[in-house]
Amino acid sequence: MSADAKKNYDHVLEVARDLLATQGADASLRDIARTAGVGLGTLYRHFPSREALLEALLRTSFDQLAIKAGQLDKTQPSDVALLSWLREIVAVAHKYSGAIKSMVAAIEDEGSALHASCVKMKAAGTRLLLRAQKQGAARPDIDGTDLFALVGALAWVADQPALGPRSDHIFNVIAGAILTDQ
Amino acid sequence: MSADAKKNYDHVLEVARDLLATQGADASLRDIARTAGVGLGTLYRHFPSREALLEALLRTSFDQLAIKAGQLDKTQPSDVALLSWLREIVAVAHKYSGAIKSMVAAIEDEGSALHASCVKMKAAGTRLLLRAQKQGAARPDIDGTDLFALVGALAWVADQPALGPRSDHIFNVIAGAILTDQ
DNA sequence: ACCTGAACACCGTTCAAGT
DNA sequence: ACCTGAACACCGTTCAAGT
Repeated sequence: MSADAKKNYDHVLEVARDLLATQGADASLRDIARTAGVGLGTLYRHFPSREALLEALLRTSFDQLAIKAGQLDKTQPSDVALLSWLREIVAVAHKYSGAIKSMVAAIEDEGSALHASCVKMKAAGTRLLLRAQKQGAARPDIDGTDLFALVGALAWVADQPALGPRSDHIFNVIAGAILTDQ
Repeated sequence: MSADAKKNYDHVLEVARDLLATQGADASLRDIARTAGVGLGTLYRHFPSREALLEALLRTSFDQLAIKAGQLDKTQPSDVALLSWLREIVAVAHKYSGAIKSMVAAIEDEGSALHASCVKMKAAGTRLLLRAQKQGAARPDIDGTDLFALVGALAWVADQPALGPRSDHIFNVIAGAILTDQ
């Protein structure tokens, strides 16, 4: 990629981050191209699908979250590690309102540009869940898919303006269902 | 409304029920009018907004559910009543995939055609929750809004094809968080 | 190589014109 | 009264034409 092309790529991504954060993950791609001052074709060549654009935006946060998962796993009690990680992935998903739907769909869609990233996220969560279960800190009858579904549920609640004020409390209720009283 | 107009109204509603159930609550209104064989203006006069159309579709189910709530309240132990009602409202919402978003938004939007229906639903759920809480069957630190948020979360999970297989299990996990062990 | 924007096939919504 | 469908302002997506 030439320096000029890279400049375009970066600028589109910057504008996209802004608009998707402000207007949600279904913001108009036309609008992004327009605001970035590039042709629609340029946006589409750099990001062949909305998922590809989302993936580029989420990659940084996902990578940090993967590292964080490793650190938490080593340094924190298993219940604390699991809850901290849950809180963070819900926040990342909520940053681009509506993105959680694509993330969940990507898990089973190998063709999605988000597939690899989301499978990795899910695996990181599953590891934290497994450790908590081994130590008796988390209920044994849920798996990584269930955990991801609960993340989806929490991110969806956070995305709804009418539920926003209660979403912290809902998080605690569901967190309480994942952890076992010890 | 003339007999001819009523025929149009009913036919549009019938077609809409079919298409929204098949394609989700965001199915094309143009498509509905086209399939029903009426002009777009006719659809819009009978149903001035997508919410109005959804309301007409949901009203029957909502009314039945309100009656059911009353019956359950009188005949069933409070925990059974609450869970049965939860299961049914989640199923009703899931029938028109994506409708739960409008339902949740309508609670705070007095201008929405769905407002009155959804406030009524929420009130019915709150009554069942309150009885369960009085009898110590439900955790005391949640309110009607939290219950509605959890209904939203469950309906959203059920709406996601990738999570569908687990959604019964997720229901049980969250139900377990609402009820107290006795 | 890279970029642009017209073109196509769709939307939701409104409203003049018809019966 | 009631209905129709053109018109408007938007989409997402593709691709010929330009540099």
